Amino acid sequence: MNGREVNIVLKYEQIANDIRNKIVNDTFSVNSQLPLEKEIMKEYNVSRITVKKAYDILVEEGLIIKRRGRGTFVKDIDEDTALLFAKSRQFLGFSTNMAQSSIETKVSFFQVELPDEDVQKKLKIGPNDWVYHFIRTRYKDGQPVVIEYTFMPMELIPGITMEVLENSIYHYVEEDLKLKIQSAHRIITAYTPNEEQKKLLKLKDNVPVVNVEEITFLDTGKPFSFTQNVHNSEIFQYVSITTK
Amino acid sequence: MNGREVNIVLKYEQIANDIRNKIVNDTFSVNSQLPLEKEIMKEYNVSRITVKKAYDILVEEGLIIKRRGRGTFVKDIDEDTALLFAKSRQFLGFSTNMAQSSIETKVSFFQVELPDEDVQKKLKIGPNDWVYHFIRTRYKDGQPVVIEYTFMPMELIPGITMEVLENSIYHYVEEDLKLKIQSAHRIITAYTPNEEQKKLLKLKDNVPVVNVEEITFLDTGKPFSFTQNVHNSEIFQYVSITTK
DNA sequence: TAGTGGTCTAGACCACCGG
DNA sequence: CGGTGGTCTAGACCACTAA
Repeated sequence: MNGREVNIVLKYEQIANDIRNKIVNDTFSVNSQLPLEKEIMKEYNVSRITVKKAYDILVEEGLIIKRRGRGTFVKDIDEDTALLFAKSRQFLGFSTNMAQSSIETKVSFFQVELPDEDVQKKLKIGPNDWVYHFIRTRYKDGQPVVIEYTFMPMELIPGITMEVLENSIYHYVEEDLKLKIQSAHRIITAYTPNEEQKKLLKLKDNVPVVNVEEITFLDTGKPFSFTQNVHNSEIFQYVSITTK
Repeated sequence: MNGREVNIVLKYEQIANDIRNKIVNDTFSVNSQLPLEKEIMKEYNVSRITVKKAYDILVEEGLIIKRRGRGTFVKDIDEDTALLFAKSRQFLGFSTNMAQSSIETKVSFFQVELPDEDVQKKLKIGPNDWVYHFIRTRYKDGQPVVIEYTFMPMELIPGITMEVLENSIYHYVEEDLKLKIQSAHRIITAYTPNEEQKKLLKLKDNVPVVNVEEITFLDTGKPFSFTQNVHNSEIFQYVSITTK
């Protein structure tokens, strides 16, 4: 047996999942040394490069560090923080991300229009390419959390309806249109909300908003969504890890 | 000849650099197909996995996309944006990051103290482990840009002086102490500045600040710095890429 | 069906670390 | 010096795409 991907779960994913669980469960505790690559090779009966790839995933997630000549170790952070950051690596839609709690969506604006210059530039389309333009407010447990101002090219993502908007666009794009979402570019800024935003998000006086500008790409390399996500800064944080 | 790392520049880095340059220079233009892995193998006389690793770097940087069964393509974004995001992947100190312009640093507070509970938790130290505590304001072209409130464990990073603070701590840690900085965990939030911050950053009324809380780790896995970076939101943006 | 990138193996030399 | 992870090779089978 040589070929891979026979199982849906890849070997390096399986190993990474196992070890991530053991770190979160404290089976491998903070600062402790993890099994050598050689040991994992034997335990899972895989080659060394496969072990390396599994460990590299956890390095990217900020959970572990590797030192040449020494070994691999659990990073010195508490489990809560570890989990927070590990989760942040996962690429999820905004509704999917909060699976547990009750999520509601109100669509306050929805039309098809021609794009202005900024939208043309961000979505890489021409002035005569129609776009959906819609505004949604998301509620978690009855409280407004974020306003989303979105543009999507009609040609690339046809068939958007109110029903789609009230549920998950990501689900529609991936499951119904069978397209693959590949990456997102984000620019985070902050500013004072205008009156409408203040009202929609039920903000107290002097509470700013965090603006997450997001361009989302399909696996074709084409941008399919340009969104300004305006968050209540009192209940929002953006989490990020950088590795050298 | 088989071994690697003989040259300081690794093969996959060299290939990634070449191709990145050609994308930025428009030799490989937006949406165009890049050479097949097979072709790069011949051109550079390397194995396929090495080519794959080089291309994967550019995928992480958000510059290109790969499609099984099709090939590898330049992402459909303008060169300016591409460069902005590619740069954001690079791990640099804040002074290093703005190499071109004139950077000034004013140290307004500097003492050694015992850490409170939050600092203990973030730096993973005990209540009796002394820490440096200092506050710096950074100026770019004469304008205040960011206030940094930093705690560093004395035991890990000895010998901090005013002179070090007025220059680059990163440089001191890496070049003088010969320690290696490996990763940073960041949490981005926003809020209304207090009077002192407003004054230090010369903020107009109703301009919020962006707070980047940053814990920086050595290659030993130990946190060596806990900083709150308070930015003027009118001139600051945080850039981030997520890949599935 | 031909050709792409994705995963995986077995084996090699290397740089770095500690005793 | 022995042992670690880092890089790299040559070769294999696989899933997916397009014609």
